[in-house]
Amino acid sequence: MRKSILIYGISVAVLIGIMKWLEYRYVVKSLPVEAYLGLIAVICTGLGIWMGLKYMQRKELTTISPQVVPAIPPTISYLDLGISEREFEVLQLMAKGLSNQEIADQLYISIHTVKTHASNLYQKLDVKRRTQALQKAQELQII
Amino acid sequence: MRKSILIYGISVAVLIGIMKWLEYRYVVKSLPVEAYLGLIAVICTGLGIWMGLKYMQRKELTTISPQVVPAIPPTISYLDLGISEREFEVLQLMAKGLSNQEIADQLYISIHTVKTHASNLYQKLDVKRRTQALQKAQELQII
DNA sequence: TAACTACTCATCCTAAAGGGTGATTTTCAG
DNA sequence: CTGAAAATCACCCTTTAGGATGAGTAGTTA
Repeated sequence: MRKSILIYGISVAVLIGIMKWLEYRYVVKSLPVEAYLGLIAVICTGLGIWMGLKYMQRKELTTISPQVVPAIPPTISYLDLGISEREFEVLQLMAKGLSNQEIADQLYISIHTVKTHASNLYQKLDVKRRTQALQKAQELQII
Repeated sequence: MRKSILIYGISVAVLIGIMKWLEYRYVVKSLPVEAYLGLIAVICTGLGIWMGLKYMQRKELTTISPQVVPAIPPTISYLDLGISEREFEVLQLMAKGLSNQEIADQLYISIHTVKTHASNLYQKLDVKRRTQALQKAQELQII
């Protein structure tokens, strides 16, 4: 969170710098002020979209809560294997046949993170490949 | 999607209106230009956040739930899909999590042949990846 | 506050998978 | 016997997956 504030502050600072520079340009070249306002608008809109997705979107995730487990079958949970929630999400998307990039897009994280989750997943499932992980997960009835 | 574009267009229009109004205020009252730019920045940032949350929400998964599947299992054969015997063998070994090389060793053929079978398999299953093929094969209950 | 866990992102490198094309041999039905 | 389908193998190229490693952030708990 501290970093978020820092980044936002820096962004604003940069923005002010740009504004000052634009003001100078305005005085010198007398371009229409709408151009600068429009530029600011575009930049801030993009920044807002980025911030919104980055720091607010996570709260609205419909996370698959571990409490909602099947009632009757007392099969083991993914938690019993030390698999975290996020890793389990990745596993579920893997089972749908998605590539790492597609999983990344789906979860709004980078492909690097997906790979990290996948690697941890393979270790915890004691497998070496994606298809093995899926086979084992089905065998363990955790998906 | 059309609605998104429409709303975005309206937003931009409103924004331009605000800008014009601000320009007028600027001329009349001669307040520092930074104030208006800052206001634009704030407004656009908020708009961006709203847009980001509203229209770039996490994509909903097109879950192929087993409940939707007909109650009476269709139980089609792999032959109905034009999948040959050898291709089906490869598919079964894929489902076990074997790599192409391991499948080749298992069937006493070269890895090139396995890849060929795999490619034909993907075409006949109308998929693009190994994991997709496995998902679809399970969905069709042919493995 | 310190420790711990989960999550995130990154780079470098290797291995595996996949697309496209072409070719030869086997098998089998017409 | 002949043509079609199946099976086999190969090469080139691009994309994807995976391993190893390092690092930063957020939240929780001792």
